[in-house]
Formats: sequence, C-alpha cells, structure tokens
Amino acid sequence: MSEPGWRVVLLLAGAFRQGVDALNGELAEQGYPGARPVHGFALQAIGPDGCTINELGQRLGVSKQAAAKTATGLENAGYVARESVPADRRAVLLRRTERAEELLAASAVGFERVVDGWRRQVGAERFDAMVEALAIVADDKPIGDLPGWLVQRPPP
Amino acid sequence: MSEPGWRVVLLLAGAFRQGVDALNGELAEQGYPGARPVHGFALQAIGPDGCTINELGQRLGVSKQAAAKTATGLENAGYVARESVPADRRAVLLRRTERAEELLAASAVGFERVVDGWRRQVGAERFDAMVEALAIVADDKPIGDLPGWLVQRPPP
DNA sequence: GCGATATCGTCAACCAGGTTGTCGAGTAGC
DNA sequence: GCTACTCGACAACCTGGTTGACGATATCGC
Repeated sequence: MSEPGWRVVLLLAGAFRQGVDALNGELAEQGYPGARPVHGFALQAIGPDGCTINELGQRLGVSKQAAAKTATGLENAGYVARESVPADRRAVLLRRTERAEELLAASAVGFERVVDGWRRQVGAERFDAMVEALAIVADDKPIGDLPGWLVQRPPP
Repeated sequence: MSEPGWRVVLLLAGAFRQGVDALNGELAEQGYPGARPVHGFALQAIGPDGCTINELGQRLGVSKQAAAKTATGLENAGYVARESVPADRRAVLLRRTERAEELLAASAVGFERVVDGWRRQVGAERFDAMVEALAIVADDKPIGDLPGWLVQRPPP
C-alpha cells in the first residue's frame, strides 16, 4: 500500500467536501442558491410523515435543543410547518411543506448528477467497489454534528 | 447502481467520521487522550522549522486571529513554544516542542492502524480500489475550515 | 381519582471556532 | 524623519453545538 494512513483519511474528507461543493453548485443551478445540504439532511430526517423535535434530534444525533434550532431555521426558510399532535399536547409535529418536497427532488437530482459524474470519472467497476468499501467502513455511523462548511453561507 | 446518490455522499462523511473517531481512540491508547486530529494537522502546518502566526493562518486557510487562537491552544497543551524572531521584533516564531514530535509520530502510527483495520475489513483489493477512486474524486481538494467534531472533546 | 414520575419543547447560559474591525508596536521606503 | 505597511493582540459578534432548569402535559401506580 503506497498511501500513508493519514492520506486516506484526508481523501475521505476531500471527497466529501468535493461532493458537498458540487451539490451546492447543482442546487444553485436548479434555483435554490441558498439551500445547503444540511437542509436536505434535516428534511430527510423529518421524513414524509413528519416527526417531533425530539425525534429529529435523535435521528440527526444531536440534542433536542439543537434540533429545535434547526427546526426554527427550516421553518423560517419555509421548508417545514409546525402542527399539533392530537394525542400529545406537549409535542409538535414538524411537517415538510410543498417547497421542501421540491427542494428534496432537486437535491436528489443534484446528488445523482454529482455521483454519476464520479462514476464516469473513476469507472463503474472501481466506483462500485468504492461504495461497497465505504459502506463497510462507515458502518452506519451517524453524521452527528455537521461540519461548519456544510452550512457556510455563499460569499456575498 | 443500487445506491442513491445522497447515500454515497453520506457514506463518505460516515467513513471520515469513523476514521477520526478511531484515530482518537488510538491516540488515547498511546497516551494522548486529549489530542485531536486538528492538533496534528496544525502541527504539520507549522512544519519542522516553525512558522509565524500569519503563516500558520495562510497555511490553514483561516484568518490570522483564528490561527492565533489555535496557536494559544497548542501552546497551552505543550505542543508549541513561542520564540522571538531576531530579524523582526513584531513577529513570533511558533516552534514544535519535543512533545509535539512525539504526538506526530503517535498520530502516524494511529493512522496506519486505523487504515490497516479498514483494509482487513474490506479486503485489500477492494480497499485499494476505494483509495484510487477517492484520490480521483477528491482531486486534492483542500480541507479548508475543519469540521467541528474534529476537535470535539471526549465525553467525561 | 390523584400524586409521583417521566417526557416534550423552550429559555438561558455557556463553549468552540470562526469572522471582521481596531490598534499599538515595529519595519520599510522615499 | 515621515509615511505607509505588516505583525500580532484585543474586542465584539456569529453560528452551531452543549448542558441545566423549568412549565406543561402524559403516564404509571396505588
């Protein structure tokens, strides 16, 4: 193995960042210049049926307070609406808006484009091997607290 | 392609995080329980001959104020010493201590162990394919602004 | 039915790491 | 020598995370 260990880990970070940057470009092209992948992740976590703030926190691997802040941001951006839960008057049901569904669709398209580009770059066979290997290595590790540059505002 | 695009990007993040967590574990075992990869990263940037705060900021891609904070942290942890530059009495020369050299050596060992573990998990052939693919995808993208969980303190 | 206990979401305080702006000290150019 | 620039420090602020406390509500046990 020619690569030193630290370089492999650095490559993972670089590839991830490359993907995020590319996706941001795709989303900007599709009319969501301010959308960050973190929005998509959170909306995915909310799911088509909605979820409460606590559940969102668990799914994202952060505290419920952090999840509440995220939810507020999403709400202000018009991506989620708060509904009440009939069965539990303490709980708040976060539900995706139509705008969120559109963003998710655009995001899925963007991801496919980015990843298809990668597949073409590295070759289908090697690409599939990479994905298999990543799946083993990553071992369903939750993202947890998302990197700062995931949500960095685009330069004004 | 069975994997949706977004999952591939998620796997990259998960694998990176897995590597960082594993390295933290290795470093803790080797007697550096508080060391984070970001320390090694900054020490690498300082280099064997040392550098000034401004240079450190440029090399890490952050402002000199942020570099100064990093340098203070490194100094408090005993990894760097401040020396004066005879040619310029404004400047401060950051220089690695012996302890820093030891940390860097331990860090290299830790990275090797982590990556060897991965290689064993996924098989040498597939692993090499993954690294090749990552090198193409990452395309020497610089890390830039480091993720927050890179420096997260270990739970007490 | 009712008290004890647990959970939901919010507020407040704090931390880490980043940013910009300002400023004194020191260097360099004319 | 005066001016302009650079180095590093300080202060203020932003973002996104954390923990702790608390009111409101559910749920359990008797």
